[in-house]
Amino acid sequence: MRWTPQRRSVVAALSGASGHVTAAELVERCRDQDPTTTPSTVYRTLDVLEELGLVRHGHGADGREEFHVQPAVEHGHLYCSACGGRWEIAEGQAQAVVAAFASVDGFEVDLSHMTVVGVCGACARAGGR
Amino acid sequence: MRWTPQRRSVVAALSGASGHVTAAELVERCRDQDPTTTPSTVYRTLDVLEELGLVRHGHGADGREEFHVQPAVEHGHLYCSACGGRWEIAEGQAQAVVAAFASVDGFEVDLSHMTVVGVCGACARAGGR
DNA sequence: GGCCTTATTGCGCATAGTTGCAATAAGCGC
DNA sequence: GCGCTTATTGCAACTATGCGCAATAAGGCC
Ligand SMILES: [Mn+2]
Ligand SMILES: [Mn+2]
Ligand SMILES: [Zn+2]
Ligand SMILES: [Zn+2]
Repeated sequence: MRWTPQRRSVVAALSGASGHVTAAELVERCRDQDPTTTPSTVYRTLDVLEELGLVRHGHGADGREEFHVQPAVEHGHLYCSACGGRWEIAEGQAQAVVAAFASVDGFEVDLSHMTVVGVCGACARAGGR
Repeated sequence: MRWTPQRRSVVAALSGASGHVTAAELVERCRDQDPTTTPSTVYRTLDVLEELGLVRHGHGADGREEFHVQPAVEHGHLYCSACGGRWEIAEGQAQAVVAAFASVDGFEVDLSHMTVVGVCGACARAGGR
């Protein structure tokens, strides 16, 4: 495994990003530093970083991959299709969900890769429907 | 709303497809019938069909959209990242999950849009790890 | 410091999906 | 059946992402 300048660049861009970033955004961030950045290299670097466990990815409400540096607690994401809001899935719910799937056939849910879309409480009450 | 030959084509391709199909697959199926099929038209048609409630889409383990003709029971999908297996989420788990989210802030989960990835019981037991 | 192996890069090309816009044609009224 | 309005289509250009392959350069060895 080689520590190349382009990998350094991606790691820097990642740590400089709070929360979640899509690969395309990362390409941009890297380009801000080094305009010669190549997309394929960034995509491939993200793959290795994930194999190394340094980052994890989930999917936005639209299915697009979103990366985030490995956080303290593994967590999934919740998206409101009405207001566009997004939240991390709380420990409590996460446990309930994991348990629900584990109970049936021993299915082990990959929490950090879990994306749940729906309508948040606020929108549900407001929008009626 | 106009009933055009290209929309008829997409609907035909959809009904001829059992289970789930990705938009790209649908484009292929349409082309088998009518080689002049244009991708953008298929994609746009899928959008209107979904607005009409004739189809719904979820996302595969990789985030790609997958369509299926509106089934009797709304359901999400479960994917095993180890063996590639896929299942519909059973009523029981679905209820547990919906309840888990509803309980906290009244979040209303869109079940048919729910994708859960992880390791199935069989793979978990087999692969250890 | 130079050499050598081979992991990585950059590139060109490919696929999936989106969007603006001008040309086309449903379907309604007569 | 004939126009007319305007929903749809086809196309071209574009974004996001992936892949094969030859050229390049990390980093271990002496
Ligand atoms: Mn979706
Ligand atoms: Mn994924
Ligand atoms: Zn909301
Ligand atoms: Zn499995």
